[in-house]
Amino acid sequence: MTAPESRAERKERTRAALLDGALDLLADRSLASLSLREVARTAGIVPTAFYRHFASMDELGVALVEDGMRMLRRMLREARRDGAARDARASLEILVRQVRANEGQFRFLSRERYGGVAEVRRAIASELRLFSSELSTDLGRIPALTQWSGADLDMAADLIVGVMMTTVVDLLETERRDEAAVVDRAERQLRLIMVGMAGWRPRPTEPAKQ
Amino acid sequence: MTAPESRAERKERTRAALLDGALDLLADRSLASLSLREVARTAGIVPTAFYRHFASMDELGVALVEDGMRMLRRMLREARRDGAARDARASLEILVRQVRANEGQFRFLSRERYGGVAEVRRAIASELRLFSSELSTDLGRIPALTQWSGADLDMAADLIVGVMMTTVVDLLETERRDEAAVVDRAERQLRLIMVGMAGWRPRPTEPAKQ
DNA sequence: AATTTCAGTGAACACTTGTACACCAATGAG
DNA sequence: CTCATTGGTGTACAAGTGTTCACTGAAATT
Repeated sequence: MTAPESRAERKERTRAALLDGALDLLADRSLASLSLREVARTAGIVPTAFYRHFASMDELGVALVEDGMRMLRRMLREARRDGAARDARASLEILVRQVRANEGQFRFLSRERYGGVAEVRRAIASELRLFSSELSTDLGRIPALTQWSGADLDMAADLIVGVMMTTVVDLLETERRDEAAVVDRAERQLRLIMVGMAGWRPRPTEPAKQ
Repeated sequence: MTAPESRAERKERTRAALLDGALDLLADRSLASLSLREVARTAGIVPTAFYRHFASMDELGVALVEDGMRMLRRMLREARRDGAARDARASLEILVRQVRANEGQFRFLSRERYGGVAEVRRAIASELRLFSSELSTDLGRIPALTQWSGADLDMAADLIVGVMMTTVVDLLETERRDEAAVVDRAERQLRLIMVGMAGWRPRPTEPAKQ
């Protein structure tokens, strides 16, 4: 029944148990309020054994961010493969599915994005910036937007990422039953932005800056 | 020199000292990681005296939210008085001034908006919803938008509030010297939204929903 | 002038916390 | 087979935590 695990496999298992346990505890609390002993307890090991895996709780936090970001990148790759970047509804559907499948991770990421440990915050911010700039170049490839300046593309990409992020947060505090309304609102917001982009005059020559 | 304070005045003073001290400590940490004793120490009172003012740290947190929201409402009143709701640049200038004058409070609010204590989160969320709905009715009064449905108005208001919030966060982690770029981007985002609103066809009769 | 009210004190409590240290036992390399 | 490696254990300690309780002294009330 129990497969004979190698030592490395065992270690990886309890490392995963630490991360999973931490994520569970983080469902309704912040990383800063989480104690090493608590995490060790949920993983079923003694406090001092924690150090065999992480030098501190902060380090565990960074590992959690990396896991979460791996997941996000997977999602982005899927969205691109489906060429869904242009279709708001399709992109949102991918987002919703991903959020529902990884509530803990999304909750952790949106919770720690602003509050808490500096290093964790930095890691999340830089990854989101990457997202935004990738979306920006994607936008630049759309025929109607080839005239746009880089700054304008970035600006629009930021706006879109912002809508996605608030949608994630809204989804997390909305029951599955009522999620249609949230998605609907997000879709309309994205469409509004697209309408705005269609009517945007690129590089409006600074009308009499005082 | 020292005015003879009444007992109530004294009490109010140390209450303020507790709130101020807490806000200082919260400059780079989250509410959840703040201890009662620590706050009492910075306010210059003994731990047990804390209970004369708040039943718990959570209660102090809620008081901090109330203070912050008072400040935000003042700002909103000012913005309305100046009739700046329509002019993106003017609204942003008011926002920037307010953020610079109350960095601690804005930092606290944006940090605790998602992370940490449930009751604090709720208080912030409900206040922001209020903001959004007020802006929604303001938008409804604009001649060009009288045809819009309530849902569409809400959606647009949410979008605008979202831009304002991310601008606040960006400002907080940007030095005064570089804040022009942040404001510029925000202004363009708001203008993009307005262009989108101008071209929006209200209640688009569900184009062949598959 | 006598008495009540109450913000602030200080000692004590039962915990929890992070980390150091010596130790075990089984895996895996020689 | 032998022995170093290493994930996990148990004990220990100093420091910090929230909360209790009986108290003080001055301001406010009577």
